[in-house]
Amino acid sequence: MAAAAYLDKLNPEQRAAVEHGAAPLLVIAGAGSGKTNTLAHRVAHLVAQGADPSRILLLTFSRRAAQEMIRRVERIAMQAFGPKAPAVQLPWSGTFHGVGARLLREFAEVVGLDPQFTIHDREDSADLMNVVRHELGLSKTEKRFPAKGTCLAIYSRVVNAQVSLDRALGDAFPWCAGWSAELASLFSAYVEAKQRQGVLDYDDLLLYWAQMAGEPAIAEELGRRFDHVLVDEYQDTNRLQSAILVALKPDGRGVTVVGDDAQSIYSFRAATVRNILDFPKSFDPPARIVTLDRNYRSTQGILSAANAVIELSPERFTKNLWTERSDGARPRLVSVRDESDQARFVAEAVLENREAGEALKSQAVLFRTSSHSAPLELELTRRNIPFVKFGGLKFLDAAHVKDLLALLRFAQNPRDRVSGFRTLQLLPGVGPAFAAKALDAIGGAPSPLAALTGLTPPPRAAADWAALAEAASAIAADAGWPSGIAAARRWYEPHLERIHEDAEVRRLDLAQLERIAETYPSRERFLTELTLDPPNATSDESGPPMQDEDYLILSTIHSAKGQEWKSVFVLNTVDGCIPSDLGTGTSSEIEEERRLLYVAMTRAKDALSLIVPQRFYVSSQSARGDRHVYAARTRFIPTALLDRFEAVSWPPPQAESQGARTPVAPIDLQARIRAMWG
DNA sequence: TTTTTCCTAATTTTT
DNA sequence: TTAGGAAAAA
Repeated sequence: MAAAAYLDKLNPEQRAAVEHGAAPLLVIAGAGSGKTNTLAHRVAHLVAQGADPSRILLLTFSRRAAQEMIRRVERIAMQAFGPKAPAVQLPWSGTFHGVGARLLREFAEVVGLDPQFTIHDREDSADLMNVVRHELGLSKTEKRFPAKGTCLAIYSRVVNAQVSLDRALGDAFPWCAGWSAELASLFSAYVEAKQRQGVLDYDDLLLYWAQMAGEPAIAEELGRRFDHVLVDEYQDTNRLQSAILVALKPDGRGVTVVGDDAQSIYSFRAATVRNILDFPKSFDPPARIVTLDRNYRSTQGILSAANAVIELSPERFTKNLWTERSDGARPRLVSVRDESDQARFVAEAVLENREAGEALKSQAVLFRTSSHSAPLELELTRRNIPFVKFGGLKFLDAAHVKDLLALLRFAQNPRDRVSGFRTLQLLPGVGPAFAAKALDAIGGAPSPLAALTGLTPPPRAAADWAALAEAASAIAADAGWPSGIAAARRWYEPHLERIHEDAEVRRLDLAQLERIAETYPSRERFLTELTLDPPNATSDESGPPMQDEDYLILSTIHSAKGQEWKSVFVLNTVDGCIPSDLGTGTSSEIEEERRLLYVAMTRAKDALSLIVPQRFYVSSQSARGDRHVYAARTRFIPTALLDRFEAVSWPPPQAESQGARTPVAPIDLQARIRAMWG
């Protein structure tokens, strides 16, 4: 049929995946095998065949991936329907968490939730966990009770992996196993606190959704609402997410999942590779499997090195990738002296590439841990090379941004104690004790914000108190959306100057936040989506690069998932970083680290450099300390694999001899300077 | 009693 | 860069 010309560029396997009917389908898509493209074609193809785009549920791993998918679907649809056809809208595309939040707001009344519920990010949840922990007296136990973050991680694992507390402790937190009983009561109190305050955390968005979908009456309606459900990155979903999928479509009709078990790197989020492996046989007849193993991204040199790395994994399921791009050099294994040489090497190599016509944007530097890029960031800033960093410290983690958002959230939901607590303590003279008392007092009032005005604050806070109550009420009244954030900013301004030395820089962040806020239709949407999809650019010294400017990409390997660049540099390819010291307990953790390196390597199209610093400074020491350790090349590239790489030393030896100083007798400059005054 | 200040220790990966 | 505890100050 000539009408399907837009499918001509696909290879037979891709085409099979695209044209597959409504029976359940599993696409095993190796790195760079055109996975996104295939999924986008499938969506466009479904629409071309008459599917209603508003009845397609497209679940992606990140919002960024969702946008990319929408863009591609539009482009393909344009090819298929001609430029005059109306653009295809996919209103139900997003992350599991984002879609969950939307459905829960819609069904809030039915399932007994306050539709104004606020969503706590990880930090907020940890704070609330901490409050409960204190209340139960667990902060003063004889032996040290797990810290708030650990408690939350344990709780999260129980929920997401759908296992008992003891099982979760045994699997992932053996050192906390002795606290089982206390943790159980802590979690029960934590759940009560959330419900009292009208607050949901990340896990609740999935948990309530799953529970809701388990109710036959609602399940029926939810299932009927979507003709097709497509899930991307299925290897990184957890048990709770697969339970949701099954609840939506018990017979698997219209379900497509896509993933690659060799790229599963989120088990710390309770993702399990079993989801993708067990998918086919959870239906009768079993789901069809289509495997995409032709790689369109990388050169053969890069690919055979990456294949060799993953091949050493004792547990593998997918086939080796192959490519027709036979050209291209082997990836480089670059030895440098230490981390600062590593930074210099990357900066110079990046500039060299740019001289050769490769835009900064098509180059990326990847690393295991956010902090690994610190020396490089310094070097780039020094050389005025613009960059954007993904992963790690978020814009929203900055204290001043959190302050402003706390007020907005408090205004939206005065029962949200974490936000209220933070907001009230911004006033000089108000500390934890009075803040708690005030929140208790207004909590029971029919109109909590009005009750705020009636309270008698501590004398020092009297003047500021009225202003706060007024600002909160004004924001709650919500006279047209962006006005709320402006009011919040006006209120916060004097506090910003008082609290922070560097108020000027922070003010810019807040202005930026306001600009971001203006792009959302309402306060509630702004707060929800900001929590679920935080902007990752911080406006640090280098300034936020403009959209059309060129900048280098810095990213954690986790955040690099699904992306590709012409040149890729991987920092700290040494034992202790990849695999991380912290994650080398069990063999399954090691295997995940191996996959992580594999993911990093397969991001590269034309050139790949793995950098191996020989020497590492020990991080916890005084600024001028010289304690260091000698690092070994990562265990994932044993000697037997070295022939897949080109070994390089930097700086090159001959350059060093040219630049070497002629030896001179030491000169005592300090004595000379002293002599100037003597 | 409550708040503020100062010191020290510790920092994976993300929705 | 901040989280948390202890001591000082209000």
